Amino acid sequence: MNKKVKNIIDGIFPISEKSFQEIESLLKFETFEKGETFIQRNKRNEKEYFILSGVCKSYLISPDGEEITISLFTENNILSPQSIRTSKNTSNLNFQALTNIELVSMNAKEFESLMIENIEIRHFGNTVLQNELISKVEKEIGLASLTAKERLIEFRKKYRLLENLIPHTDIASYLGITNISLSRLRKDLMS
Amino acid sequence: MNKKVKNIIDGIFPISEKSFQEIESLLKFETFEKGETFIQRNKRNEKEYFILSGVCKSYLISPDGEEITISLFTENNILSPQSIRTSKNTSNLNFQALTNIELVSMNAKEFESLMIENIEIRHFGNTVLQNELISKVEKEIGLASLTAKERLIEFRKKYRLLENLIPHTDIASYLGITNISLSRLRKDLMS
DNA sequence: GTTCTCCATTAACATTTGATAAAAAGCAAT
DNA sequence: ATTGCTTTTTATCAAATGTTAATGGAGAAC
Repeated sequence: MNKKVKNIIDGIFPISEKSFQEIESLLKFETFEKGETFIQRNKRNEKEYFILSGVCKSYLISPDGEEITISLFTENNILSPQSIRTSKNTSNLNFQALTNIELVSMNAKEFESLMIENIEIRHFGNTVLQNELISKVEKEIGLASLTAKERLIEFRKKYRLLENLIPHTDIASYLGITNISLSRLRKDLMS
Repeated sequence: MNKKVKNIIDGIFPISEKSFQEIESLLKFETFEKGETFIQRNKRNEKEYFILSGVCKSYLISPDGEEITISLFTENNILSPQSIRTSKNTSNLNFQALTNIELVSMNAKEFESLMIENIEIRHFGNTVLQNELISKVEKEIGLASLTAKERLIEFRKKYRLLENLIPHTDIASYLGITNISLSRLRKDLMS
Protein backbone atom coordinates (compact mmCIF):
# COMPACT_ATOMS: atom_id res chain seq x y z
CA MET A 1 0.00 0.00 0.00
CA ASN A 2 2.68 2.49 0.99
CA LYS A 3 4.54 1.60 -2.17
CA LYS A 4 1.58 2.98 -4.07
CA VAL A 5 1.73 6.15 -2.00
CA LYS A 6 5.43 6.45 -2.75
CA ASN A 7 4.66 6.20 -6.45
CA ILE A 8 1.97 8.85 -6.22
CA ILE A 9 4.30 11.18 -4.39
CA ASP A 10 7.16 10.55 -6.80
CA GLY A 11 4.87 11.25 -9.71
CA ILE A 12 4.27 14.76 -8.44
CA PHE A 13 7.46 15.53 -6.60
CA PRO A 14 10.33 13.05 -6.36
CA ILE A 15 11.46 12.53 -2.80
CA SER A 16 14.36 10.57 -1.34
CA GLU A 17 13.87 7.15 0.20
CA LYS A 18 15.00 8.50 3.55
CA SER A 19 12.53 11.39 3.57
CA PHE A 20 9.73 9.12 2.44
CA GLN A 21 10.38 6.77 5.33
CA GLU A 22 9.89 9.68 7.71
CA ILE A 23 6.56 10.48 6.11
CA GLU A 24 5.59 6.82 5.92
CA SER A 25 5.57 6.53 9.69
CA LEU A 26 2.66 8.98 9.78
CA LEU A 27 0.48 7.28 7.21
CA LYS A 28 -2.81 5.67 8.11
CA PHE A 29 -5.04 3.68 5.79
CA GLU A 30 -8.76 4.52 5.70
CA THR A 31 -11.79 3.50 3.68
CA PHE A 32 -15.22 5.05 3.23
CA GLU A 33 -18.33 3.76 1.57
CA LYS A 34 -20.19 5.26 -1.34
CA GLY A 35 -22.34 8.14 -0.14
CA GLU A 36 -20.47 8.65 3.10
CA THR A 37 -19.59 12.23 4.05
CA PHE A 38 -16.25 11.82 5.76
CA ILE A 39 -15.29 15.46 6.30
CA GLN A 40 -17.83 17.96 7.47
CA ARG A 41 -17.80 21.70 7.08
CA ASN A 42 -16.95 23.58 10.28
CA LYS A 43 -15.86 20.40 11.97
CA ARG A 44 -12.35 19.94 13.23
CA ASN A 45 -10.01 18.31 10.76
CA GLU A 46 -6.32 17.75 11.29
CA LYS A 47 -5.49 15.40 8.47
CA GLU A 48 -4.12 15.46 4.99
CA TYR A 49 -5.41 12.85 2.52
CA PHE A 50 -4.26 10.95 -0.54
CA ILE A 51 -6.82 9.08 -2.60
CA LEU A 52 -5.69 5.55 -3.42
CA SER A 53 -8.85 4.53 -5.23
CA GLY A 54 -12.35 5.80 -5.91
CA VAL A 55 -13.90 9.22 -6.41
CA CYS A 56 -15.08 11.88 -4.02
CA LYS A 57 -16.39 15.41 -4.17
CA SER A 58 -16.19 18.52 -2.06
CA TYR A 59 -19.40 20.46 -1.71
CA LEU A 60 -21.21 23.30 -0.01
CA ILE A 61 -24.84 23.79 0.95
CA SER A 62 -26.24 26.90 -0.70
CA PRO A 63 -28.56 29.34 1.11
CA ASP A 64 -31.58 27.58 -0.39
CA GLY A 65 -30.42 24.19 0.80
CA GLU A 66 -28.94 22.90 -2.41
CA GLU A 67 -25.72 20.93 -2.59
CA ILE A 68 -23.14 22.63 -4.78
CA THR A 69 -20.30 20.42 -5.95
CA ILE A 70 -17.11 22.43 -5.83
CA SER A 71 -14.44 19.93 -6.83
CA LEU A 72 -14.03 16.35 -7.87
CA PHE A 73 -11.15 14.20 -6.71
CA THR A 74 -10.04 10.96 -8.29
CA GLU A 75 -7.52 8.20 -7.71
CA ASN A 76 -3.90 9.19 -7.19
CA ASN A 77 -4.76 12.69 -6.13
CA ILE A 78 -4.22 14.75 -3.06
CA LEU A 79 -7.32 15.85 -1.31
CA SER A 80 -7.11 19.65 -0.83
CA PRO A 81 -5.02 19.58 2.28
CA GLN A 82 -5.05 23.28 2.96
CA SER A 83 -8.53 23.94 1.75
CA ILE A 84 -9.94 21.48 4.21
CA ARG A 85 -8.39 23.32 7.11
CA THR A 86 -9.03 26.94 7.90
CA SER A 87 -7.11 28.93 10.45
CA LYS A 88 -9.30 27.36 13.11
CA ASN A 89 -8.36 23.85 12.00
CA THR A 90 -11.88 23.31 10.77
CA SER A 91 -12.93 22.37 7.28
CA ASN A 92 -14.31 24.86 4.79
CA LEU A 93 -16.07 22.20 2.81
CA ASN A 94 -17.86 18.90 3.10
CA PHE A 95 -16.27 15.89 1.46
CA GLN A 96 -18.31 12.92 0.35
CA ALA A 97 -17.39 9.60 -1.23
CA LEU A 98 -19.09 9.15 -4.61
CA THR A 99 -17.84 5.57 -4.85
CA ASN A 100 -16.25 3.37 -2.24
CA ILE A 101 -12.88 4.99 -1.64
CA GLU A 102 -9.53 4.11 -0.13
CA LEU A 103 -7.55 6.93 1.40
CA VAL A 104 -4.28 7.39 3.13
CA SER A 105 -4.35 10.02 5.82
CA MET A 106 -1.61 11.83 7.64
CA ASN A 107 -1.79 13.96 10.76
CA ALA A 108 -1.16 17.54 9.69
CA LYS A 109 0.53 18.66 12.89
CA GLU A 110 2.95 15.78 12.82
CA PHE A 111 3.65 16.48 9.20
CA GLU A 112 4.41 20.10 10.02
CA SER A 113 6.92 18.97 12.58
CA LEU A 114 8.63 16.89 9.93
CA MET A 115 8.66 19.91 7.65
CA ILE A 116 10.53 21.93 10.21
CA GLU A 117 13.20 19.28 10.70
CA ASN A 118 13.72 18.18 7.13
CA ILE A 119 14.29 20.67 4.32
CA GLU A 120 13.35 18.20 1.60
CA ILE A 121 10.06 17.43 3.26
CA ARG A 122 9.49 21.14 3.76
CA HIS A 123 10.01 21.70 0.09
CA PHE A 124 7.74 18.76 -0.68
CA GLY A 125 5.07 20.15 1.60
CA ASN A 126 5.19 23.61 0.15
CA THR A 127 5.21 22.39 -3.39
CA VAL A 128 2.78 19.55 -3.38
CA LEU A 129 0.36 20.33 -0.66
CA GLN A 130 -0.08 23.98 -1.59
CA ASN A 131 0.75 24.77 -5.17
CA GLU A 132 -0.73 21.71 -6.79
CA LEU A 133 -3.95 22.37 -5.02
CA ILE A 134 -4.09 26.01 -5.91
CA SER A 135 -3.42 25.43 -9.55
CA LYS A 136 -6.27 22.92 -9.49
CA VAL A 137 -8.57 25.46 -7.91
CA GLU A 138 -7.56 28.13 -10.36
CA LYS A 139 -8.13 25.88 -13.34
CA GLU A 140 -11.60 25.26 -12.01
CA ILE A 141 -12.25 28.98 -11.74
CA GLY A 142 -11.00 29.41 -15.28
CA LEU A 143 -13.64 26.90 -16.37
CA ALA A 144 -16.35 29.22 -15.12
CA SER A 145 -15.80 31.55 -18.04
CA LEU A 146 -16.64 28.87 -20.60
CA THR A 147 -20.10 27.92 -21.83
CA ALA A 148 -21.74 24.88 -20.29
CA LYS A 149 -21.05 22.84 -23.41
CA GLU A 150 -17.38 23.78 -23.36
CA ARG A 151 -17.20 22.95 -19.67
CA LEU A 152 -18.66 19.51 -20.33
CA ILE A 153 -16.07 18.91 -23.04
CA GLU A 154 -13.29 19.94 -20.65
CA PHE A 155 -14.78 17.75 -17.95
CA ARG A 156 -14.68 14.77 -20.29
CA LYS A 157 -11.05 15.41 -21.16
CA LYS A 158 -10.06 15.71 -17.55
CA TYR A 159 -12.18 12.94 -16.01
CA ARG A 160 -12.50 10.46 -18.84
CA LEU A 161 -14.18 7.61 -16.99
CA LEU A 162 -16.13 9.56 -14.44
CA GLU A 163 -19.23 10.28 -16.49
CA ASN A 164 -20.49 6.71 -16.16
CA LEU A 165 -19.24 6.24 -12.64
CA ILE A 166 -20.88 8.94 -10.56
CA PRO A 167 -24.39 10.47 -10.48
CA HIS A 168 -25.01 12.98 -13.27
CA THR A 169 -26.53 15.24 -10.67
CA ASP A 170 -23.07 15.75 -9.20
CA ILE A 171 -21.52 16.35 -12.59
CA ALA A 172 -24.21 18.89 -13.41
CA SER A 173 -23.65 20.64 -10.10
CA TYR A 174 -19.90 20.66 -10.72
CA LEU A 175 -20.51 22.19 -14.16
CA GLY A 176 -22.91 24.73 -12.69
CA ILE A 177 -25.98 23.63 -14.64
CA THR A 178 -29.13 21.58 -13.98
CA ASN A 179 -29.10 17.88 -14.66
CA ILE A 180 -31.77 18.47 -17.29
CA SER A 181 -29.47 20.84 -19.10
CA LEU A 182 -26.67 18.30 -18.79
CA SER A 183 -28.87 15.70 -20.37
CA ARG A 184 -29.55 18.02 -23.31
CA LEU A 185 -25.86 18.74 -23.78
CA ARG A 186 -25.03 15.04 -23.70
CA LYS A 187 -27.56 14.39 -26.43
CA ASP A 188 -26.28 17.38 -28.40
CA LEU A 189 -22.69 16.15 -28.22
CA MET A 190 -23.63 12.67 -29.48
CA SER A 191 -24.39 13.88 -32.98
CA MET B 1 3.74 53.25 6.02
CA ASN B 2 4.88 50.16 7.88
CA LYS B 3 2.53 51.09 10.66
CA LYS B 4 -0.28 50.60 8.20
CA VAL B 5 1.13 47.21 7.29
CA LYS B 6 1.27 46.29 10.95
CA ASN B 7 -2.38 47.22 11.28
CA ILE B 8 -3.33 45.15 8.27
CA ILE B 9 -1.45 42.17 9.64
CA ASP B 10 -2.91 42.59 13.11
CA GLY B 11 -6.38 42.78 11.62
CA ILE B 12 -6.00 39.31 10.20
CA PHE B 13 -3.62 37.67 12.60
CA PRO B 14 -2.19 39.48 15.63
CA ILE B 15 1.58 39.26 15.77
CA SER B 16 4.06 40.39 18.42
CA GLU B 17 6.08 43.57 18.04
CA LYS B 18 9.27 41.55 17.94
CA SER B 19 8.11 39.24 15.16
CA PHE B 20 6.78 42.13 13.16
CA GLN B 21 10.13 43.86 13.32
CA GLU B 22 11.70 40.81 11.76
CA ILE B 23 9.20 40.92 8.92
CA GLU B 24 9.49 44.68 8.63
CA SER B 25 13.12 44.44 7.59
CA LEU B 26 12.01 42.60 4.45
CA LEU B 27 9.33 45.05 3.38
CA LYS B 28 9.67 47.11 0.24
CA PHE B 29 7.28 49.85 -0.89
CA GLU B 30 6.13 49.79 -4.53
CA THR B 31 3.64 51.67 -6.68
CA PHE B 32 2.09 50.90 -10.04
CA GLU B 33 -0.02 53.01 -12.32
CA LYS B 34 -3.53 52.32 -13.49
CA GLY B 35 -3.43 49.81 -16.32
CA GLU B 36 0.00 48.47 -15.53
CA THR B 37 0.45 44.70 -15.51
CA PHE B 38 2.97 44.19 -12.76
CA ILE B 39 3.05 40.39 -12.54
CA GLN B 40 3.05 38.30 -15.67
CA ARG B 41 2.00 34.73 -16.11
CA ASN B 42 4.86 32.28 -16.47
CA LYS B 43 7.36 34.91 -15.43
CA ARG B 44 9.51 34.46 -12.37
CA ASN B 45 8.04 35.93 -9.22
CA GLU B 46 9.55 35.65 -5.80
CA LYS B 47 7.53 38.17 -3.87
CA GLU B 48 4.52 38.34 -1.59
CA TYR B 49 2.36 41.47 -1.75
CA PHE B 50 0.10 43.52 0.49
CA ILE B 51 -2.14 46.15 -1.07
CA LEU B 52 -1.97 49.45 0.77
CA SER B 53 -4.29 51.34 -1.56
CA GLY B 54 -6.03 50.88 -4.89
CA VAL B 55 -7.55 47.94 -6.73
CA CYS B 56 -6.05 45.27 -8.93
CA LYS B 57 -7.17 42.13 -10.68
CA SER B 58 -5.69 38.78 -11.57
CA TYR B 59 -6.51 37.49 -15.01
CA LEU B 60 -5.88 34.86 -17.63
CA ILE B 61 -5.92 34.99 -21.41
CA SER B 62 -8.42 32.48 -22.79
CA PRO B 63 -7.70 30.33 -25.86
CA ASP B 64 -9.54 32.85 -28.03
CA GLY B 65 -7.47 35.74 -26.73
CA GLU B 66 -9.94 37.15 -24.24
CA GLU B 67 -8.98 38.44 -20.83
CA ILE B 68 -10.75 36.57 -18.04
CA THR B 69 -10.76 38.32 -14.68
CA ILE B 70 -10.25 35.69 -12.00
CA SER B 71 -10.08 37.74 -8.82
CA LEU B 72 -10.30 41.28 -7.56
CA PHE B 73 -8.07 42.60 -4.82
CA THR B 74 -8.70 45.74 -2.83
CA GLU B 75 -7.02 47.84 -0.20
CA ASN B 76 -5.82 46.08 2.95
CA ASN B 77 -5.67 42.72 1.32
CA ILE B 78 -3.01 40.18 0.64
CA LEU B 79 -2.33 39.48 -2.97
CA SER B 80 -2.52 35.72 -3.53
CA PRO B 81 0.93 34.90 -2.36
CA GLN B 82 0.86 31.23 -3.19
CA SER B 83 -1.22 31.50 -6.29
CA ILE B 84 1.27 33.83 -7.86
CA ARG B 85 4.04 31.30 -7.44
CA THR B 86 3.96 27.78 -8.82
CA SER B 87 6.48 25.12 -7.96
CA LYS B 88 8.77 26.69 -10.56
CA ASN B 89 8.59 30.08 -8.84
CA THR B 90 6.66 31.47 -11.77
CA SER B 91 3.26 33.08 -11.66
CA ASN B 92 0.06 31.30 -12.66
CA LEU B 93 -1.74 34.51 -13.39
CA ASN B 94 -1.28 38.02 -14.64
CA PHE B 95 -1.88 40.86 -12.20
CA GLN B 96 -2.89 44.29 -13.36
CA ALA B 97 -3.54 47.56 -11.54
CA LEU B 98 -7.08 48.80 -12.13
CA THR B 99 -6.35 52.06 -10.34
CA ASN B 100 -3.06 53.50 -9.23
CA ILE B 101 -1.95 51.19 -6.46
CA GLU B 102 0.47 51.15 -3.56
CA LEU B 103 1.88 47.80 -2.56
CA VAL B 104 4.26 46.47 -0.01
CA SER B 105 6.30 43.55 -1.24
CA MET B 106 8.38 40.99 0.57
CA ASN B 107 10.87 38.51 -0.80
CA ALA B 108 9.32 35.07 -0.43
CA LYS B 109 12.57 33.17 0.10
CA GLU B 110 13.65 35.51 2.86
CA PHE B 111 10.23 35.21 4.42
CA GLU B 112 10.49 31.43 4.35
CA SER B 113 13.78 31.66 6.22
CA LEU B 114 12.06 33.73 8.86
CA MET B 115 9.31 31.13 9.06
CA ILE B 116 11.83 28.43 9.83
CA GLU B 117 13.47 30.40 12.62
CA ASN B 118 10.40 31.89 14.26
CA ILE B 119 7.41 29.80 15.22
CA GLU B 120 5.07 32.79 15.43
CA ILE B 121 5.99 33.90 11.96
CA ARG B 122 5.60 30.36 10.73
CA HIS B 123 2.14 30.26 12.17
CA PHE B 124 1.41 33.65 10.64
CA GLY B 125 2.69 32.47 7.27
CA ASN B 126 0.65 29.31 7.29
CA THR B 127 -2.48 31.02 8.47
CA VAL B 128 -2.50 34.25 6.61
CA LEU B 129 -0.60 33.65 3.44
CA GLN B 130 -2.26 30.35 2.67
CA ASN B 131 -5.60 29.86 4.30
CA GLU B 132 -6.97 33.34 3.85
CA LEU B 133 -6.22 33.13 0.19
CA ILE B 134 -7.75 29.74 -0.25
CA SER B 135 -10.96 30.64 1.48
CA LYS B 136 -11.17 33.65 -0.81
CA VAL B 137 -10.71 31.46 -3.84
CA GLU B 138 -13.29 29.00 -2.62
CA LYS B 139 -15.84 31.68 -2.00
CA GLU B 140 -15.34 32.79 -5.55
CA ILE B 141 -15.92 29.27 -6.81
CA GLY B 142 -19.10 29.14 -4.76
CA LEU B 143 -20.30 32.23 -6.58
CA ALA B 144 -20.14 30.34 -9.86
CA SER B 145 -23.25 28.39 -8.95
CA LEU B 146 -25.40 31.50 -8.65
CA THR B 147 -27.20 33.30 -11.48
CA ALA B 148 -25.58 36.37 -12.94
CA LYS B 149 -27.99 38.64 -11.12
CA GLU B 150 -27.27 36.98 -7.80
CA ARG B 151 -23.54 37.22 -8.46
CA LEU B 152 -23.88 40.95 -9.10
CA ILE B 153 -25.75 41.35 -5.83
CA GLU B 154 -23.00 39.44 -4.00
CA PHE B 155 -20.37 41.49 -5.76
CA ARG B 156 -22.01 44.69 -4.54
CA LYS B 157 -22.09 43.43 -0.98
CA LYS B 158 -18.46 42.42 -1.05
CA TYR B 159 -17.00 45.33 -3.00
CA ARG B 160 -19.31 48.21 -2.15
CA LEU B 161 -17.40 51.04 -3.77
CA LEU B 162 -15.80 49.21 -6.62
CA GLU B 163 -18.63 49.44 -9.12
CA ASN B 164 -17.98 53.09 -9.79
CA LEU B 165 -14.22 52.82 -9.49
CA ILE B 166 -13.13 50.27 -12.07
CA PRO B 167 -14.19 49.49 -15.66
CA HIS B 168 -17.45 47.58 -15.91
CA THR B 169 -15.76 45.36 -18.44
CA ASP B 170 -13.63 43.93 -15.65
CA ILE B 171 -16.58 43.51 -13.35
CA ALA B 172 -18.48 41.72 -16.10
CA SER B 173 -15.52 39.46 -16.76
CA TYR B 174 -15.24 38.74 -13.03
CA LEU B 175 -18.94 37.88 -12.93
CA GLY B 176 -18.59 35.70 -16.01
CA ILE B 177 -20.96 37.70 -18.22
CA THR B 178 -20.65 40.24 -21.02
CA ASN B 179 -20.63 43.93 -20.23
CA ILE B 180 -23.88 44.26 -22.15
CA SER B 181 -25.51 41.74 -19.91
CA LEU B 182 -24.09 43.56 -16.90
CA SER B 183 -25.64 46.77 -18.13
CA ARG B 184 -29.03 45.04 -18.40
CA LEU B 185 -28.74 43.64 -14.90
CA ARG B 186 -27.80 47.03 -13.50
CA LYS B 187 -30.89 48.52 -15.07
CA ASP B 188 -32.99 45.65 -13.83
CA LEU B 189 -31.75 46.06 -10.27
CA MET B 190 -32.55 49.78 -10.23
CA SER B 191 -36.30 49.24 -10.24
C1' DG C 1 -41.83 -11.22 -10.69
C1' DT C 2 -43.75 -6.91 -8.60
C1' DT C 3 -43.47 -2.73 -6.53
C1' DC C 4 -40.85 1.26 -5.25
C1' DT C 5 -37.63 4.60 -5.56
C1' DC C 6 -34.15 7.13 -7.67
C1' DC C 7 -32.10 8.84 -11.71
C1' DA C 8 -31.93 10.18 -16.51
C1' DT C 9 -34.26 11.66 -20.45
C1' DT C 10 -37.60 14.23 -23.15
C1' DA C 11 -40.98 17.84 -24.22
C1' DA C 12 -43.01 22.49 -23.97
C1' DC C 13 -42.64 26.90 -22.54
C1' DA C 14 -40.46 30.88 -20.02
C1' DT C 15 -36.43 33.34 -18.88
C1' DT C 16 -31.77 34.57 -19.25
C1' DT C 17 -27.83 35.53 -21.71
C1' DG C 18 -25.09 36.27 -25.94
C1' DA C 19 -24.21 38.62 -30.51
C1' DT C 20 -24.51 42.40 -33.32
C1' DA C 21 -25.30 47.01 -34.27
C1' DA C 22 -26.35 51.59 -33.11
C1' DA C 23 -26.91 55.44 -29.98
C1' DA C 24 -25.62 57.96 -25.85
C1' DA C 25 -22.49 59.36 -22.31
C1' DG C 26 -17.90 60.22 -20.36
C1' DC C 27 -13.34 61.82 -20.85
C1' DA C 28 -8.99 63.48 -22.47
C1' DA C 29 -6.43 66.37 -25.64
C1' DT C 30 -6.41 70.24 -28.23
C1' DA D 1 -16.30 74.14 -27.32
C1' DT D 2 -14.82 70.55 -30.47
C1' DT D 3 -12.89 66.44 -31.82
C1' DG D 4 -11.83 61.74 -31.23
C1' DC D 5 -11.67 57.74 -28.35
C1' DT D 6 -13.49 54.64 -25.07
C1' DT D 7 -17.10 53.01 -22.14
C1' DT D 8 -21.84 52.28 -21.19
C1' DT D 9 -26.48 51.79 -22.52
C1' DT D 10 -30.24 50.35 -25.51
C1' DA D 11 -32.57 47.60 -29.00
C1' DT D 12 -33.34 43.43 -31.65
C1' DC D 13 -32.92 38.83 -32.52
C1' DA D 14 -30.85 34.20 -31.75
C1' DA D 15 -29.14 30.73 -28.73
C1' DA D 16 -28.63 28.65 -24.28
C1' DT D 17 -30.41 27.47 -19.95
C1' DG D 18 -34.02 27.05 -16.33
C1' DT D 19 -38.70 25.35 -14.85
C1' DT D 20 -42.24 22.22 -14.70
C1' DA D 21 -44.22 18.06 -15.78
C1' DA D 22 -44.39 13.64 -17.86
C1' DT D 23 -42.01 9.35 -19.36
C1' DG D 24 -38.74 5.61 -19.25
C1' DG D 25 -35.22 2.72 -17.16
C1' DA D 26 -32.19 0.53 -13.64
C1' DG D 27 -31.60 -1.33 -9.45
C1' DA D 28 -33.16 -2.41 -4.47
C1' DA D 29 -36.35 -4.42 -1.35
C1' DC D 30 -39.92 -7.41 -0.84
